[in-house]
Amino acid sequence: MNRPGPVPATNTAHRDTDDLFNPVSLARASQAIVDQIRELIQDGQLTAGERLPSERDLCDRFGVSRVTVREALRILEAGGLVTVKVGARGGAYITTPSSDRIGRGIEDYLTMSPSITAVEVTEARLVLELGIVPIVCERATEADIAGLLAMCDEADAAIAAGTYTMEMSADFHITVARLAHNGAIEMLLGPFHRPMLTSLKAAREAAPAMGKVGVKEHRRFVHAVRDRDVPKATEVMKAHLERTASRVQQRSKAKT
Amino acid sequence: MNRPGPVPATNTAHRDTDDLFNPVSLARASQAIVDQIRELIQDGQLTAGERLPSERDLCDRFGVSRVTVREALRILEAGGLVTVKVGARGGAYITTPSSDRIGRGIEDYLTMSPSITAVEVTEARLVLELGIVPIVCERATEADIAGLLAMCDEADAAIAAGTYTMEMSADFHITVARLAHNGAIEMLLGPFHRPMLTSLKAAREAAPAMGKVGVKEHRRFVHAVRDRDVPKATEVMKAHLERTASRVQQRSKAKT
DNA sequence: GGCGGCTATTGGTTAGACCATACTTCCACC
DNA sequence: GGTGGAAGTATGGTCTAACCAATAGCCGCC
Repeated sequence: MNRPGPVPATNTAHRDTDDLFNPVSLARASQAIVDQIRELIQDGQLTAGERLPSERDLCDRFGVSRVTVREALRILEAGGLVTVKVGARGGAYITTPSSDRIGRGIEDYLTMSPSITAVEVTEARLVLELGIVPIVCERATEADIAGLLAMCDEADAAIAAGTYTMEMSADFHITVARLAHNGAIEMLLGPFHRPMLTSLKAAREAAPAMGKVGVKEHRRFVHAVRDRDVPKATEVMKAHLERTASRVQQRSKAKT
Repeated sequence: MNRPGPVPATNTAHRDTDDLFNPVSLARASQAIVDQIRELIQDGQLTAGERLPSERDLCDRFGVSRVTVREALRILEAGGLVTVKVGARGGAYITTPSSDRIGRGIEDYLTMSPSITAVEVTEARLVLELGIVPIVCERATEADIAGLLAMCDEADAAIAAGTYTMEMSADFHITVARLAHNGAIEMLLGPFHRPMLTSLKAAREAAPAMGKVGVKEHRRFVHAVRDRDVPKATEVMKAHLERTASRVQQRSKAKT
């Protein structure tokens, strides 16, 4: 396990005239380490589950102090490329970036970027959720469909009991997305739901009957999927989502 | 500017029997700082462009050492929430997460996650790029369309000169995505192109005529957009993308 | 044979120091 | 009087050396 070499261009050398015009030494040392390890992962020389040398080891190999190594590890950790465990046999373990962590980044962007409006977010969600309908109709297994119907039953029961929440609706949509059996799509769609939730919870107070209609639409959607009826499923989902979208637009208008 | 308070639960107190059963003190101090600052940003108490206190100041306010503060800043920086500048008037400035940085995360996930196959990536891209066609047809301005046509002209010229590259094709698709005038969609679609490029460059060597056909299809797509003909535009784009998709599938089959 | 404590490994944090960088101010020279 | 450069200063980047905290594994005792 002696892959990483000493970090090259960062030693901020005071080199005077000899060895002329060589290293501009721009980056941070920690960033250079991040780049190096990231590349090793991308090249497959470090694979998921593998353990990096201990921090003190890495210091020697890279020729930097522990502080610098630790900053590099924090960056890699923030990017979801490694996870760090303490204690004996602890250390930095290569992990495949989890969709959760990436989702957090996307979510931050959707929520915090002032150039992104709620309407845009809703629109993007619509593109994704409608786009997967044909795929879901094709790939959903009988068990998948049974699962969705079970969720509808639960939702009905919850409505009867007055305990229906927006989270249950979000769960339904997330589950549908999973039925595309496509990790990339699942990852992209996940982050949309939390911002959507916060934006919709208030709306539900204004229209408490909405949950009931929503669940009815959910069930009709599942039936269309069961029948592998792509146009019908698309139509139902579109109406369902656009009802939501119009609500968001109303709210963002009301705020203005 | 005295918003941040001392970081609470992390001082690993050795409290014996008094103050019983209180603080389990789980997290890392740096993570607690990150959470605190992130929350301030989300609440709008810190807004883009604003400058955090200097590292030494933050040490005092949070009651931790500089190393810890710096690790927190690295994490925030990795998440695109702040950027750090050196020199006088330097420091950590709040930034709105850039789509570039988020895109990098998504790209990492698409590239490195072994559970995501090239076929899935292609499929997700197809969903997005087809989904935006109606929006593009609706929103593209005359100037937008003229710009696309200019790109086609350039591409034709490049093909004649033998200098056409896959990057030019990717540029076309990115530009189309921008015409949806929806930042969320643009952010989601961007990261797909680099993995796609690497996957396609080899393919182009196997079929050098592909560029020519591709540009011809691009132009037909632009014409359909100009005519606001959604079905036609969708059909052209679908054929164009599926030709690409089949190529990726061939390649991933060939590898197996 | 099982259980509890000891020990070694490893990350987490601290303190203080020094260097590199970039903005500011001011002075000297033209 | 204006302009260019030099000194000053604030701030991030890095290093060193040390100690604390958590954990896995071993060893000895019962």
